[in-house]
Amino acid sequence: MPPASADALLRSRIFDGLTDLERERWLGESEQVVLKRGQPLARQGEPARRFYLVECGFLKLTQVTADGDEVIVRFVGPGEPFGGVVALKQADYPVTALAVVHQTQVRAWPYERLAALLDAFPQVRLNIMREMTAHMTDALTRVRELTTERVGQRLAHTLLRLARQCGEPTKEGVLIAHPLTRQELAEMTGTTLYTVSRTLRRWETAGVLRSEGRRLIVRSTTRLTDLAGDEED
Amino acid sequence: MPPASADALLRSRIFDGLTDLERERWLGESEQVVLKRGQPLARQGEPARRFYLVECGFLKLTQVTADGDEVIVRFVGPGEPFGGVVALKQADYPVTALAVVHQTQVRAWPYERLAALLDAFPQVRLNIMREMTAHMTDALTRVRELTTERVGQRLAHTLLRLARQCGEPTKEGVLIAHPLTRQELAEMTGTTLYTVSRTLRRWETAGVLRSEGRRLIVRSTTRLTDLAGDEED
DNA sequence: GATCGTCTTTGCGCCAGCGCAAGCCCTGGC
DNA sequence: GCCAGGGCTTGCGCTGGCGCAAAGACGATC
Repeated sequence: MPPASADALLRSRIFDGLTDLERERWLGESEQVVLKRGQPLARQGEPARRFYLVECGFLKLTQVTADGDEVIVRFVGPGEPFGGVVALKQADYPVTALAVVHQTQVRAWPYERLAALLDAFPQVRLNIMREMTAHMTDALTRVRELTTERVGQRLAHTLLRLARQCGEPTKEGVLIAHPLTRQELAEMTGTTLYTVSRTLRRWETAGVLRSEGRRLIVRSTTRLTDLAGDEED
Repeated sequence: MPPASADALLRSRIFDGLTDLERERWLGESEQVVLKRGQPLARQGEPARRFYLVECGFLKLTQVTADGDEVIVRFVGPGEPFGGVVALKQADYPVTALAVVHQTQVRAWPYERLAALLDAFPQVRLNIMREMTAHMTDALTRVRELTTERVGQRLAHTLLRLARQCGEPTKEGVLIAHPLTRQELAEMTGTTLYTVSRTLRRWETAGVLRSEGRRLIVRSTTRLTDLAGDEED
C-alpha cells in the first residue's frame, strides 16, 4: 500500500470521530479501483450500488440533459467521497463520475458491506450526511451567483472555490491541482469558453494569475477576492 | 383540530411507511404555530432547534447574501417539511423561512422530542433524507437551467415546477396555489421583473396561461412544456 | 521530429435581455 | 368612497456577453 495516498484516505473527513484502528478496518474492507483518464466510474441514472472514496487523482461529476447539455457539478479529490446517496437507500446515481487525471485511484464499498459498516459506526453515516448538506449549500450558492452576479465575478468565485478545495501552495501562488480546460471553466461558471479565455487573459496581464497550459496559478488571492466582489472587473 | 388541514399532515410523505396510529402519535407530540403574512418562522444562520411541517398556507425559503441580494430557494406547502437539517445534527438553518399567506399554520417538533421520535421510527429519518436529496437534485437542475437555457425556457420550467408542486386543478387549468409577484418569479428564474412581465404577457395573449392579479393559471401544460424545451419562444 | 487532434486566442458583428422612466391598475385601510 | 402605496406594464436605448471564423499553440503518439 503506497503510504502517501493511503494517508489521504485515513485523514478523510468521512472518518471523523473514528480511531486510527477503526479507519484501518474500513479500508481493509474496501476494494481498489484504478481509472484511466476519461474513464467513467459511474453513470448518471445507474442504480447506486457502491460508495467511493478518492485515494489519489480527481473525478469530475457532471449532469447531462436529455438534449446533450452538460453541466459540471464539482470535482472530487483525494479523501473525498462519491456516491453518498448509497448510504440512504437503494437509489440511482444523480450524476456521472469521470476520472480527469490518469491513474486515478479510488476505494469502493459495495452496498451490503457499507450497510454493515454504517450500522457498526453510525457516526460515519452522520459524516456522510454532513458532506451532502455541504454540497446542497454549495449548489444554492451557485444558484445565487448565477442569478445575481456578472460573468467576471462568477469566474472569480469559481477559481477561489477551486483554490480552496484543491489548491497547492507554491512559491508563486496557489496552484489548482488538476487540469482544467476553458470549456470546463465555462460550464462551471455559466458562460462560454470565449468569455473565459478573454477574462483570464485580462487577469493574467494584470498579474492576478498565471495560466500555463492547463495549469492555473492564482498569484493574488486577495485581488481575486476583490474581483469576485466588485461590480466592475 | 380542523379536519381538512390535519389531513395534509397525516398524508405527508414524511410519514411514509407509518400506520395511521403512528402518524397520530407524531402529531400528538407536535406544537402548533400560526404565522401572519410576512412573519418569519426561522432565520438563516440561526441554530436549528426545531423541525417543522406545514399544515396549511405557504412558506417562502430565501437565502440572502452579505450584500443584500436575495434568492428564492423554494416554497413549502401543506404536508411538506422544513428544517430537515435538524434531524442530522445541531446545525444552523441554511435559509430564512417566511409565511407568504396569512394564517399559515405549521407544526413544530423541538430538537429533543424529534430525536426521540426518530429513534423510535427510523423510517422517518430515511424519509427526511429522501426529501433532502430530492431538493439537492432540484438545486442542480436549476444550476443546469441557469447555465444552458434562455430566460423564456427557464421561466416556463419554473412555472411547470410550481404547477406540479402546488397546483390546483380548475376548469380553466392548473392554478398556482399561492400569490406570486413578478419580482419573485424573476428571482426564481434568474432574470428581472421586466422580462417576466413581458414574457407572461406574450404567453397570456397566446392563450397559454392567465394572470389575474397575483394568481396564475396555466391553461395548457403541454404548450408550456413546448416553450420550456424549444429554442424559440 | 513530424503529424494530427485538441485546446486557446482574438477580431468582429450582433442581439437578448437589462433597467430607467412614466403611467396604469389593484387592493386594502380608514 | 377615497386615498396611498405597492405592484404591473410597456416604450426605448444601450451594452455585456455570445458565438462564428480563422489562426496559432500545445501535447500526445508513432
